[in-house]
Amino acid sequence: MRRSQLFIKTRREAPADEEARNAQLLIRAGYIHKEMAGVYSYFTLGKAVLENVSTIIREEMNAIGGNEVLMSTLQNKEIWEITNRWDDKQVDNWFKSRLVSGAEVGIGFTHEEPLTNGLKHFVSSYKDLPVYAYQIQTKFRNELRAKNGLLRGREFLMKDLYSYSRNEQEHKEFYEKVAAAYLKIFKRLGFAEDITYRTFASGGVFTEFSDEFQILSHVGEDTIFLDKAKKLAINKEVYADEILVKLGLNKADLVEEKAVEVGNIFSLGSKYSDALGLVYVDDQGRQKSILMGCYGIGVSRLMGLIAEHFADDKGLVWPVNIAPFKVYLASLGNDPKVIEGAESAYTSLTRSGVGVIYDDRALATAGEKLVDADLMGIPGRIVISDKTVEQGVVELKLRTSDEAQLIPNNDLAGTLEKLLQD
RNA sequence: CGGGGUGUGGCGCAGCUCGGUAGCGCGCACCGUUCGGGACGGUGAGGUCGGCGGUUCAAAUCCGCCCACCCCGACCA
Repeated sequence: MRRSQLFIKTRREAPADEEARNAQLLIRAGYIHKEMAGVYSYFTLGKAVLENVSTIIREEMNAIGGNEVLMSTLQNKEIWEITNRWDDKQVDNWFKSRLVSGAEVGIGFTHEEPLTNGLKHFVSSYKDLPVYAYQIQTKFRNELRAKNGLLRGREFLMKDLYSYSRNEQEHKEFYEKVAAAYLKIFKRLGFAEDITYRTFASGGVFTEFSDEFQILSHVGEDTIFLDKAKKLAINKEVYADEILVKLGLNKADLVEEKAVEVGNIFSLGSKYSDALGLVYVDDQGRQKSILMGCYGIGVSRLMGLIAEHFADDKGLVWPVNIAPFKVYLASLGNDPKVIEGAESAYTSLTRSGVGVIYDDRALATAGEKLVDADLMGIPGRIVISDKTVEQGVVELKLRTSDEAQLIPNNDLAGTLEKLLQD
């Protein structure tokens, strides 16, 4: 994409109404726009990052048998009354509205009820199970207080997966598959394995514990106690001596850390399926309950955490596979030979399928272009100038390095890909 | 929801204590000089000071109510 066609403009200063570093940087670099507290829009670059994060999640969900769906945002009150989750006394973070007729509708904060209800049309026999369905969709939760930029909003992008299994064993197997897939996802998103912890947390009504996936970070809202050797952690909310004994954790081995909850998996038993009448008939003709699980990942929260986690004093630093573009191509000066060189590099990179943003702004100074490349956090930076044109090379610098190198013009894409690999 | 803070052109701020008809930087437009780390000079456009009400000859400035935003706490199946 040409920078001249990108409508956003970067800013020198952080907005006064954001304290969170992730929001400050994402706004300064033009990725997101704040609409109101806890509500953000995603402009071109931000949208691309969300897509890239989503793609990784989608690939791993598909790999374990997930069906991607897209559930409605507007919710029919009737099915939520059946499970007793419509009442504001039961669920206090609903956004609700009304049809012109006066009928109440909800704005979805999760989707167990509608999905379970919808599956009644397709599931009746043991042959129809198990079912794994997930979506990447905007959720709405009327939080008492939004904070921390993208880390806690009232509207946010979430991946939610729901499993429907025939028995406990089948459920447990899938549950563990999801747990493994989650660890894979966080690793692919660039988080080191030693800062990601599967964490015991309160389980709610159905099981004693649920599993949270926590990534260590000073901006975390959660406090966890972790056992580095065992790669396990326990959330402060359930931390107690008898629980430690039960989990086989030794108090002396635990370290207290702040962490961000990026995923959470729950066993739901048959509460919702039974209530909504989603059951199956086994091979003996007996009617059986279906066991459910739900598995969430905060997609936009992850984007915020990645921004926060990798940023340096010059701005954002995206891991290669989630950056909106692989390389920032900047032409310095308006010498026709430089323009020609930059245009040809742009064409050849684009043809090779390398995502490139080409800063072709004739009126921008060299400094502005270089500063923007850093602020936007694009992994690679290619500079075309008088000097490079003379030598028949281009200058390449990685965002994470201080040193530039000159590389030959031919096979630009190949060299670049190789360098970005490491 | 309790406590604290803030609200002045697109953005960041000063002015408010001691009322007297709005200022700086960035950005934007035009001209010229520049062009490897957010260039420089000149000219110019753009706000009626979060909203409503009150006090006063006069309100960004004083008083009241409301709204929004930020931080801490509570909360976050």
